Amino acid sequence: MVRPPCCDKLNLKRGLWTEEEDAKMLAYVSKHGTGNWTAVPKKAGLKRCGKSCRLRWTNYLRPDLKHDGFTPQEEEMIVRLHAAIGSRWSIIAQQLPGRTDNDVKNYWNTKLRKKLSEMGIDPVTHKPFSQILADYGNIGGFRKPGTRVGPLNKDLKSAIMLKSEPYPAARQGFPNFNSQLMTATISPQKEPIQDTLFNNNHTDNYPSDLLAELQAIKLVTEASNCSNIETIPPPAFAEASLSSSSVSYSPTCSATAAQEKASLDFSWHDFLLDDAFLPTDPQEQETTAEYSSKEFASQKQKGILQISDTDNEAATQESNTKAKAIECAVISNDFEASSSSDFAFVEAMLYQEYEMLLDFPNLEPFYY
DNA sequence: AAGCTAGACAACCGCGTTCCG
DNA sequence: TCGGAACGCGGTTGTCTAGCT
Repeated sequence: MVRPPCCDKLNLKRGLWTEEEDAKMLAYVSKHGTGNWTAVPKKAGLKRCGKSCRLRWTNYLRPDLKHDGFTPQEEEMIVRLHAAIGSRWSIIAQQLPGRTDNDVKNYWNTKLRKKLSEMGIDPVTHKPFSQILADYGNIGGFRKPGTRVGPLNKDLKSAIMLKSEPYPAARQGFPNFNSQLMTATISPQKEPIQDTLFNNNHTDNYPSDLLAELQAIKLVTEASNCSNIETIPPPAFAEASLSSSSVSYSPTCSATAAQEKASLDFSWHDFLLDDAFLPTDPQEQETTAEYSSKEFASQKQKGILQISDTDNEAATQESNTKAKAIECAVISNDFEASSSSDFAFVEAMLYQEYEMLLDFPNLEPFYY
């Protein structure tokens, strides 16, 4: 492992902090405050680098930090935000007073990720594993009969190893199973994430960059909802990737009666055995994409995508930049053809790997 | 009692961004 | 405008501890 040059040169201490060091840090910060961390260790009489001091302060010593366990509400918040924006831990932590990004990240990695896996949900995409498997098996219609299912992510694999039955935790009374978490993640959401986080009553509470993120999230999630009007997706899973171009949408769409009915009639058992997400009719998919991009452009012109907070020009600009990125993905021909060209590319990749694995049966597929 | 393992969490590392002279 | 220092972030590693064999 390569040590930072500063620590090597100055023979600075590393590793866990002692109580004495903590006391020195606290004494110094309470007297002088934070700022210029490179000067802090010297002034505080610590043989640490500034970076280490800053980390110790922000992650542990800060007086406003909570050191107790996460509440179910906090869990739910983390899951929802992770579904919406991915591993942007600092942004997620901002929504949880007294929690640091490190806290949230550690909690996710040690608890929540496992919990979701055990519930049959891929913690990366927040989709049921069965759907991912179905998607995988149906990409471009590619899969040779009788062949192995190729590379899967680690969480999916471990979940499959655990049990093929859907949501074993929920069905078998998993000891620490949290029903709220289940609701937040997999049930048909009565209150979609974009509504929960983005409505006017709440936006004041979010920093501008998060607002920008949320605006993009709103666009993407609405896109997901609207692109499946014929085959309603049971949960309104928020797409984690903002750069995803595999969605088509109309920003103004709202839940239809058909959607509501479908939600009520929804059965997880059926869903998990079903391949409901995949477009069945290529023409319909194309039409939807075309309509959506036009509709999007129209809405954009009307200024619907602008952030209402006129006091914050920077936020507006940033938001527009991000919204534009989404717009590009939606409007470009590449997007409209995503189902064919992207799949063709993926198909080619998968086939290459398939052939390679045939030639080298002992070779581990990537994704590990 | 000793060794092993997994879980929890603290700390580190590298890299991108921001700030400032 | 540029370059270096400082800062912030996300991923990864290290360490400690409890439970099990």
